[in-house]
Amino acid sequence: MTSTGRVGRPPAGDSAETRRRILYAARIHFARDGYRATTNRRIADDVGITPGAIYHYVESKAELYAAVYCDTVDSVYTEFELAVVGHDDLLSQFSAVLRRACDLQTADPSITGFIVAVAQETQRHPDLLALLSPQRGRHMRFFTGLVEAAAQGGELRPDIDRRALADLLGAVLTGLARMAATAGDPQRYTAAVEVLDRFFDGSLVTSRS
Amino acid sequence: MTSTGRVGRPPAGDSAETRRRILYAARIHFARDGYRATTNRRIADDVGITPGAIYHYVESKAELYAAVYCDTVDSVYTEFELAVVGHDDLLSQFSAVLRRACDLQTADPSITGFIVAVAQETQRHPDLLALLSPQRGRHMRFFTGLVEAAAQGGELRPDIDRRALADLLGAVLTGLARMAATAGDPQRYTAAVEVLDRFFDGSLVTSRS
Amino acid sequence: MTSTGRVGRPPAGDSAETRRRILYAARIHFARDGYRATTNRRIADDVGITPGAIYHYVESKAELYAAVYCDTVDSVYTEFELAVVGHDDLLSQFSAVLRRACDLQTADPSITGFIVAVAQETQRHPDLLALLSPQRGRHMRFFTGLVEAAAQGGELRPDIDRRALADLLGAVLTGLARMAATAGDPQRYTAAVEVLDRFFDGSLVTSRS
Amino acid sequence: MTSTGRVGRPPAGDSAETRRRILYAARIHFARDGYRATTNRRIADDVGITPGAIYHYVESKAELYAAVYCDTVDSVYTEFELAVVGHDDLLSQFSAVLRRACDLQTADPSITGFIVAVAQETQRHPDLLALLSPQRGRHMRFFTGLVEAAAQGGELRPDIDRRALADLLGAVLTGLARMAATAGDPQRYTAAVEVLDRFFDGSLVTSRS
DNA sequence: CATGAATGAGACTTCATTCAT
DNA sequence: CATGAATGAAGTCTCATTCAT
Repeated sequence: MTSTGRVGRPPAGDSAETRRRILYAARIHFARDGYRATTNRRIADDVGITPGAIYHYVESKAELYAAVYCDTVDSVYTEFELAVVGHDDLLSQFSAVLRRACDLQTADPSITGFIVAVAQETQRHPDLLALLSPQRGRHMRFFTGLVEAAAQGGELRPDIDRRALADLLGAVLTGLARMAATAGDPQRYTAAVEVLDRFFDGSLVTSRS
Repeated sequence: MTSTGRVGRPPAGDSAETRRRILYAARIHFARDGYRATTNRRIADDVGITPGAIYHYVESKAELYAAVYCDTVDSVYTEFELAVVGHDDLLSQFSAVLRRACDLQTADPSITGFIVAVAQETQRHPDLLALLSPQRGRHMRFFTGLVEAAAQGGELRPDIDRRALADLLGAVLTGLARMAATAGDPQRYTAAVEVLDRFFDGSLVTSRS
Repeated sequence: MTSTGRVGRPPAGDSAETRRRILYAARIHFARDGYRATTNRRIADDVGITPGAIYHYVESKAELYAAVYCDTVDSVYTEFELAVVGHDDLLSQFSAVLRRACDLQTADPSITGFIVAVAQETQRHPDLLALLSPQRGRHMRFFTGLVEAAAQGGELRPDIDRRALADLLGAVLTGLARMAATAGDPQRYTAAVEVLDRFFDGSLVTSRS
Repeated sequence: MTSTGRVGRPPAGDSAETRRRILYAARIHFARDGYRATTNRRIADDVGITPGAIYHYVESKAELYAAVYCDTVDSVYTEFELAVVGHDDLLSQFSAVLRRACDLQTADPSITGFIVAVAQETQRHPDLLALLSPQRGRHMRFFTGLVEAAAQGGELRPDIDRRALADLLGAVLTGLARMAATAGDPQRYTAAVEVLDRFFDGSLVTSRS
């Protein structure tokens, strides 16, 4: 179910497992140290192999990054899409997404850590861009999708700049995730999301005339 | 090679001016490419000097980063402090800050780009931490200050987690700035802030029963 | 450039052999040019590799020095300890040591050249000190040992400053080795030792009234 | 009296003094850190000028070394020549030289420290050799002179290798000075010389049959 | 499938030296 | 006479990548 989508029998049952461990270790380091500062050696050390062996599984460091990206983006936005099911207004959908992001953050901080860094890394290392094409834009597509649905459901005033709203939602999610990552404490993400929820339901400020 | 290759003092080297240009070029590269991927050579090329000449102005690359940091943090938060003057509820203060951040972003994207990356860079390169101490925490202090003032003004429900609220505000600002930086289009920052304002004044959604 | 420029593992790289050749080349350069003036490039050129390859065998230039030190000190003082066996008065022991040092000097001038420079190098580059600890002091221990044995054998007047005597013996050995090294002619070491022997047995001066 | 031998009125009384201070600071650093590790900046700092200013007094670092060399060698061997006056056998002359070296060592360790390093430095940096020619060989000439005189006075057995004897005497002096320099304690030089004197007068060992 | 020796490009940094001022 | 900005060469070290084994 969670397979990477490759078909056929894996050579010895070990090869696919090694590949998975490489991607996992890579994500942790990419998320924490960034693309440039992550060395093949450290990834290899985590996996228990030598740096050269990585090249049996990917063709280059950039491709490794791309492979991690595909895996991670796919699972994250799939989670998000599941999270919004059953919520029918935009705010509660967004709130559900934030909450799901909390869970992911708690389960494995490298997931959100990696995702929120992607945009910056691709800007910093343009050679990564080409390799990320298959999944690129999924972030924006997801939030644009939410906003479009809300607009078509008559939820939004018609003069609202819909791309700007999607940008805003994405930025809030990203900002919170980064805050939690740099604070090194997932709890603060959760706490901030709770405050945001109270803002949504009007119980944050004492009165607004 | 790009110059005449002559050695010795150039005709009219204005030291303070050169230092300023180094810090400026450095901020642009640090903001766009990150600490690690920014090379002394590229900064020097921008300024029109050789990499070694940078060491007349700072003692190391890390100290260069620190110098840029001090300059930039100081000017940004001074701007923010000026921006909130005359606004007396938290939301309008926050809105004013976002708007001032828009201006900064438009005037020179490297300012906000640098600031929002600081937290991550210090995590990735812990040796930077020691050099940043003088100004460290100014970000949190600023937002904590706003929230505390609102709390003491009776604006907030007393059971609100104040640190979480400060985190939230900071995260929204950071998230928007990063979005704009990676989009490469300051307009999107402005547009998103406008949407947020409409959310604050209730004119975003058609109705909330 | 000197080679084919190909990359990858060479046909028959014998790791232990390469390490040995690195240490050997390093000793020659350290002995002749000193720690500072010895460059990784020159060592690598001698071995037929590139400077970076040295870092497969040692972690830094300082550690390379330390590795050479351990190897060399160990073999030299082991030789000296063997040389004194069977001689039972201090002078003849010392003479035997000098003669053994002649042999070493003739066989490979870099051995004694390196050893006599160690004390100065560690003074000039204090960061080397920490790395040399395992073997440090072996020089003094050796001569102190000889002197103590002579003292306990009743060979020395009791009012003799034993540390000063050990210093003297060490200084004579060192001075001779250095003289030979800078003269570039091991023969002169041998000749000087012969003169010293004649001094010991009284056949140097015609008479002393 | 102690002038550097330049004739004519010094420009302002200050220039010659500055030059002297440069040479003095240079000797200290050359003696302690070696030629390579001594930087113009450190010398300049000691003198209270900037590195560039050194080039008003010497044409290059190598020439600075040469200038220090001339000054120092001249004064040292002049001292030695004065020291032997009045002693008429080789051993007591040598002993007098050693004692005078003690005094110099105590008065200013950089004097002997510099001298004993010269031979090695010239080997390590052959470009220095050409600049040292005027005074080169004065070391050997001094000891050769002593030995020749002793030989002609009938003091030595005729079959003694006179160059080897001169080498030996020089090596002992050099070895002792270096020992003291690396020990960082001039006292040990003095103590070792005293032991050597006792060896000369036969009061070191209890008996020699 | 994996190792590990090796390369080559490039990073930060140091420093003797030059020269307009 | 002195400063100090700047150069350019060189040094140590890192790292993605290759390839014989």
